[in-house]
Amino acid sequence: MHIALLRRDGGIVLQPFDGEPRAVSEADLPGVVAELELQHPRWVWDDTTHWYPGLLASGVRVERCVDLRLSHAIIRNSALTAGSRIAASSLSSWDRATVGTVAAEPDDALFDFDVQVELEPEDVVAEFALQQEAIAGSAESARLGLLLAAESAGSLVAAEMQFAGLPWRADLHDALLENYLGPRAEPGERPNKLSAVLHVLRAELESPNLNPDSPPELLKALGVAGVMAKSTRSWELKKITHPAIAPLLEYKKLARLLSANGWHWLDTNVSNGRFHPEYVPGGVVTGRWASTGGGGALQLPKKVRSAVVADPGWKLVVADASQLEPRILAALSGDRGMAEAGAGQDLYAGIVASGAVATRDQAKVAMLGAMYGATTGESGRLMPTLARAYPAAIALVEEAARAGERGEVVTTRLGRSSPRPGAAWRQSQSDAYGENSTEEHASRARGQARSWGRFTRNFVVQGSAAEWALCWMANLRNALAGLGGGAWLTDSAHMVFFMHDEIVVHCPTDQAAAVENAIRQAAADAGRLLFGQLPVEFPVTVATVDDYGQAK
DNA sequence: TCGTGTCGCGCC
DNA sequence: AAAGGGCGCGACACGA
Repeated sequence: MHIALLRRDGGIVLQPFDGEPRAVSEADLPGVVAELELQHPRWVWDDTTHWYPGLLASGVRVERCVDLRLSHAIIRNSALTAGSRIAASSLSSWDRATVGTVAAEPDDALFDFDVQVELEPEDVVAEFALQQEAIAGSAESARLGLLLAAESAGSLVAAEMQFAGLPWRADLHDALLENYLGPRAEPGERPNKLSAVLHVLRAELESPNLNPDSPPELLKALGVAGVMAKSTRSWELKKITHPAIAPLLEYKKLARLLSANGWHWLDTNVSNGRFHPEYVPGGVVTGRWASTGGGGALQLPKKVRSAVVADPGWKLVVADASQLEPRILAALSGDRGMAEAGAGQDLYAGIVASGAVATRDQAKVAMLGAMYGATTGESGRLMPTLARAYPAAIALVEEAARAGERGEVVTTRLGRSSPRPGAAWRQSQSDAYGENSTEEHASRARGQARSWGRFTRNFVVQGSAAEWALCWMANLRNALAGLGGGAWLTDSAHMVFFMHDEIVVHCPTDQAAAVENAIRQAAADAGRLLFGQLPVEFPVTVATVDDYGQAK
C-alpha cells in the first residue's frame, strides 16, 4: 500500500493510491500516521526532511517511504534512465536541492530557485508515477529499484540518527581539551598550553609577533629564518629539519583541535548529553552522505571520540567495514585473484601473501593509488605490478578513467551516474584540437582530461561502496526494529552514528551480542543485494565498548 | 562590514 | 610512503 503525504492550502492531505484523499490537521497527523503504520504502508512524500523530524518528535516512526526528491535526482542523471520522461524534462522544483550537480549544462545559467514553487497534491502523485515509469522502462530496473529503496531508507536512518543523537559527555570533552590545551581561555585569547608552544615557535623563528594562523605570514617568517618551504602544509614541513618545525607542528595540531572541536564546538553542538549531527543523504555526487550545520559529523576526529560514552547500562557497538573500497572493486570487476586475496580477514595481507607486493603498507598504497589514479611516487610505481596481479580489477578502474577523459559518464553498480563535465571542460578539450591550438592549450586540456578521469575512476568505486553502505544500514535498521519488538526508537538498540563505512549502535547491554550479529548479517546481506553470489566477502570489524575511543 | 576565494586539515 | 578521489569547516585575505 502506498500513501502520498502532501500539503495543500496550509493543510495536509493523505492520498492513498487506491483510495480517497483525506484531509488531516497538523495536530492529528502523528496519530493518523501511527494508526496507518499498522498496515505497513510506504509513505510517498516530497522530502523526508519535511515530514519525518516532526513525526519523530511526536513519537512516531515509519517503516518505509519514498523520498521523491532524492529519487528524482538519481533518475534525472542516471544513464540507466536516460530515455525516461524525467530525464527529458526541464528543471523543476524536484531538482531544487541538487541543481548544482544535475544541470545538463552545469556552467549555464542556473535555474532560478528563488521562486517558491508550491507543490500541488497531484504533483506528488504525478511525480511518483513518472518515477515508477522510469524504473520500469529501465533495462536495469531491479538494480535501480534497489538503489531508490536504499536511498529512501537512508533518508529515514539519517532523520532517526539526528533525532536520537550521539551520546556525548561534555564533561569528558572539556577535560580532554584542558589536557591538550590548558583551561578554557577568554574569547580571543589562546589557552595557556597553546600560548606556550607559540612562545617557543616565535623564539625559534625570531619573530615575536608572528601569527602562525596566517599561512602567508608564516611562510614569510619561515623564509626569513632560512626555511624554504613552498607551503605550510604539515606533511611538507615534516620533511624539513629546523628547530622551529617541531613547535610549529605542535602548534598546528593544538590550534586545529581548538578551532574545529574546542569549547565553541561543544557549546554549539552538544546539548543534554547528545550531539545531533545533520546528515545530508545523497549530499555528495558519488552518493555518499554529506553533513552540514557546523558539527562536522563526518570529520569527527579520533582524538575526541573518547567523549562519546554509552549511557549507564548501555553499550556502543562500533562496526567498521574492512577495506570496503578495494573489496567493492574486486566485486565490481569480478577479479578472482583479488576476491581470493580478501577471503581472509585482511585484504591487504592477502595481497602480500599472493606475492604481488612485499608489505602490507605497499599493498594499501598501491590499492589506494589504483582507485584514486596516482601516477607518481611509490604508489604510481606499484601500478604495473598491481595490474599484472589483478588484471580485471585494474582494467575496470582504467576503463572508468578513460571514459572520463573522453567526457563520458560512468555508472555505479546500482545505477547512479557521474555528472557530465562542464562547458568549460569541453571547450578546452575542443580548443586543443582547433586550428589555433598551441602546445599550452593541448597541455592544459590533457591535464583537465586526466583530472576528470581520476574523478570518474574513483566515482565507480566510491559510489558503489556508498550503495553497499546504504544497503547495510537499511538492512540493519530493519533488524534493529525487530530486536526492539515495538519499543520506541531510543528505548532499544538504535543507530547513532554513521561515517561512510562505519556504524555505531547505542543499545542496552543485554542487546549487544544480538546487535553484533545483526550488523554482520546486514553486511553479508548487503553484499548479496549488490553482487549476488559472487565470492567476495565483506567482513566487518565489530567492537562492543563503553566509549567510542576504545574502538580501534 | 560583508561576501567570496584560498588554504590547511579533519574524516572516509 | 606520498600528495592520486570525495567532502565541510574555520581562519585569513581581499575586494566591494
